[in-house]
Amino acid sequence: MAESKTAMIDTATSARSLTRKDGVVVKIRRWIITGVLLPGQKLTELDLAKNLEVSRQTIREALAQLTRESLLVQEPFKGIKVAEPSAQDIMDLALLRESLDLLALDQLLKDVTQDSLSHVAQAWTVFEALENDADPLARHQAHIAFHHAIWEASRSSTLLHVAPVVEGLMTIALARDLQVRQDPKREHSIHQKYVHAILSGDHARAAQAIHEHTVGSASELVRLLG
Amino acid sequence: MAESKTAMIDTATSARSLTRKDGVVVKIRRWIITGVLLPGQKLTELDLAKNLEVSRQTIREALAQLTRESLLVQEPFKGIKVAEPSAQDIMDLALLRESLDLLALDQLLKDVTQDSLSHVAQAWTVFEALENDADPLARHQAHIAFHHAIWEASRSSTLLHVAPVVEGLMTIALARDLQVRQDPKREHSIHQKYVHAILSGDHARAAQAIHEHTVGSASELVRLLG
DNA sequence: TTTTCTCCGATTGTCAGACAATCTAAAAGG
DNA sequence: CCTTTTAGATTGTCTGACAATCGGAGAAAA
Repeated sequence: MAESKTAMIDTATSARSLTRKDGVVVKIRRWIITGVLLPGQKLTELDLAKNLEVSRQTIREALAQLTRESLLVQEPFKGIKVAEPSAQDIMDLALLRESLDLLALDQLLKDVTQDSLSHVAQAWTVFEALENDADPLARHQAHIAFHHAIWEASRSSTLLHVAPVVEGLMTIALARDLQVRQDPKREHSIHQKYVHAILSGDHARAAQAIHEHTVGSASELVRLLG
Repeated sequence: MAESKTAMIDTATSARSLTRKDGVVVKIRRWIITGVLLPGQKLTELDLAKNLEVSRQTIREALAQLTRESLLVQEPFKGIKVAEPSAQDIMDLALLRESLDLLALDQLLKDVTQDSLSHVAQAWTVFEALENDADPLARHQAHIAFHHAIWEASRSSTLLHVAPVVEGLMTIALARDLQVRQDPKREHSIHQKYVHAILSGDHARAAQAIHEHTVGSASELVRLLG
């Protein structure tokens, strides 16, 4: 049934992941992003273990990780289901992201001597390249990666500690957005304004762009869903 | 050797925890706070399983959770060790907390119609009661619980998602502080200013108190350690 | 009929022992 | 002294099992 265990790890994910658990995490996350798994849906360990051809133990570790990332919700002995954020939650997330992006911005503009800005510029070109990709999964990952790059460039270690949770919340919030797709040109313009403001060192304009990008987009999304 | 498995759960922790894994998490966290486990120390699953009298699987799940909380650091196949934050990390954490506390403050003062403020007031009385407790563990937990209560009162769901990570970072940063204990009166005064500013609804004064409490205390701590 | 209670199946939490994959450090060789 | 090999230790994963708990289907009572 299972030819070689090591071989399976390699083929488990497009990007090679070190451990099997990570492969499972990537797959389930992908299912949530692409709408194969919908918010509120219940997951049972045995089913997943059978489908993904991995032991229950490994499934449990993967589910635990996804729960930390707020993609899943768990109640002891009751089970695990895909998170279903409310409109309130989405607006909350926007405010949190605004705070954190502003923090990153402060750090970024603090030492322009570093090559942090070129890091951002490079991330932007990668994002532009994938932004209109046919695969919605690729687009989503590019989006997340772009914002992650900005946090990275800010050289704030704690932001990176918090990143998995925030990115998980973004993922689950935007999963619906992939169906109810909003204007891609507007998306592009917003991000472009953001990057240009950062690169030009204009703090006020960057702050404005951040607000538009987080709170603005979130209320737009809520409007579409409500 | 193990009389009754259910009985062991009850006695595993002072506060009853639903699952065994949670009991282990509490114990290890306690060891880190009290300095039984020092930053950088390596942990092996088999040792812990033997000492805590639970299976390796349970230990692994507990360690995974503590790793998410940034109390531990893991490298695949290499092992797990207690995190050792640098001075830079501690200052970073202070800035992050300042951002998040300001966010909570905004939310708190937005709707004073709610009984959020009484929630804060109550948390404050609890904190004051435990603040001078003989047990350093109790003091630390009271400190964390106090700040958690403020975030709770802000009714921001996302803050609560992020809380475990931030509180983990606080715990590991303050673990040393329990040894290099700084002025408890100063601690009290800072927190008191904070609470009074919140309850009086004075945004500017609260923001000032937050800054003192996070950035101020952090640089003080760094000075003591460096 | 509606309500409450009891029981059973399904699922999660935990255990034990085993093997494969990988890292670490000591021994062997140049 | 430095590289290479090898053996031991530790982590990652599997299989199979049992205990603890939840949820719902009937049975009993009102």
